[in-house]
Amino acid sequence: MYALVDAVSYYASCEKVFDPSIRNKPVVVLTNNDGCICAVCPIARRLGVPKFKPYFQIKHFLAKHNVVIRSSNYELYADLSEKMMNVIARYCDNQYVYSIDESFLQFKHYSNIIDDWHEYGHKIRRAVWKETRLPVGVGFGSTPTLAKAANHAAKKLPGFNGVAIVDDDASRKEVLSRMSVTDVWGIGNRLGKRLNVLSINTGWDLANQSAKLMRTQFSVVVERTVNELNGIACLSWDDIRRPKKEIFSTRSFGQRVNDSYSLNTALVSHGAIVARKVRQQQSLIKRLVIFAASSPHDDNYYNKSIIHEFSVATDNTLTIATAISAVIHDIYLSGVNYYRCGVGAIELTNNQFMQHDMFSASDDNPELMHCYDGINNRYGNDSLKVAAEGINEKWHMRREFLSPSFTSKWRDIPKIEC
DNA sequence: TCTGGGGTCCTAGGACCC
DNA sequence: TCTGGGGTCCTAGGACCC
Repeated sequence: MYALVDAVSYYASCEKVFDPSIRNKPVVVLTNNDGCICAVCPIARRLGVPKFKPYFQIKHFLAKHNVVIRSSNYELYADLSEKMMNVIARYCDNQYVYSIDESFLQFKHYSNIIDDWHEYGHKIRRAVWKETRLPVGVGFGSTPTLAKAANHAAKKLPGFNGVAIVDDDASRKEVLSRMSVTDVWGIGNRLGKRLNVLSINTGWDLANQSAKLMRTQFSVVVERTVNELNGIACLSWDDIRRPKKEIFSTRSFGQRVNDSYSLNTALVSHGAIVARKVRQQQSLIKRLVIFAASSPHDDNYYNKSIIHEFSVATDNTLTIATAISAVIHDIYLSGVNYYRCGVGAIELTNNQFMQHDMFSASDDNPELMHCYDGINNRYGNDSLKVAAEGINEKWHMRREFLSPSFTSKWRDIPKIEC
């Protein structure tokens, strides 16, 4: 049995944790640079606020309905995520944190211990709410895709109240026939439209297709989804937890950048983020892509990328920073108003099997990076930086509606007045 | 006045080589 | 004179997710 536990409009719910005065109000959270709407709380959803629309296009509508607007406060969301995941982990010995607000649980040999999955799901919900004030939905299913579907039902379909179980034919039919096919994990808008043409409109319609036929008409991914919807597991626990094949850090600037120094500081900062994530999943970077671009909405769209190959795969932030700084003059073109830039590790290797270079000494220093990560984990990721990342760079993102740093700054810690 | 997210994976097609 | 295969690497773009 699998379970998927995830939060209801996570970012918006996080904003409500330390500010009870907005709990009963419509709340939306904006993406980086306050560009688009990326989280809509249930109250705002009922007003008809769409997800992923550019903020400036919907500004007036939000003002008219007194919607509370917040910029993304990632430090807060990351801290609350850790708390939430720790609570959930107590309920299963096999947890995989899939994203900032989702975790899969695999229950092996639990059938003797748990006789009422429904009650168990509510136990998890109550504990998370009590300890973090975050609302979560819990979906149980015999395959990961069914657990996802059950989670959808738990949160979105009337009558489920936060917990759903899909483990037999009756519950499969009940849940899948009430789900649009695009609510199935792995079926997006494009595939949805093509499936609709074939009169496949609900999850149940899709489950009743021939998997083989779906493969020839669409892809191996759709074939797998059909099987999963029928209780035939295709995604193993190892598939879900597989290390990433690529790791990127990219961002648009708070204000346009047109000098090479600023561009370099931004790129080195992205390099540091990528390196940190790579160390977390115990990989090493063999090849790195470094890119910078103007906006695709500009008249003369400019986009330049360079691939750097390390002779010895590395996870060392200093080595990566040096490599980036060495190519900045091939990336930078005077006169371009840069809109975004980024760095991506596009070829990764396992750090257990490091291939050394016979002809050059390795400058990797695992102890240094271990110490560096230790300090940043303890005091926040900005505590220790490479000098080339710069200090207080003007390109940092716009966050006009930022909530206080309730969990990471002494001055912002909530006060209780008696 | 201007404003348009970020991450991951996959594939088609072009360039190049033998 | 004309036509032919298969591999690798790279890039751009599509698709999906949140």
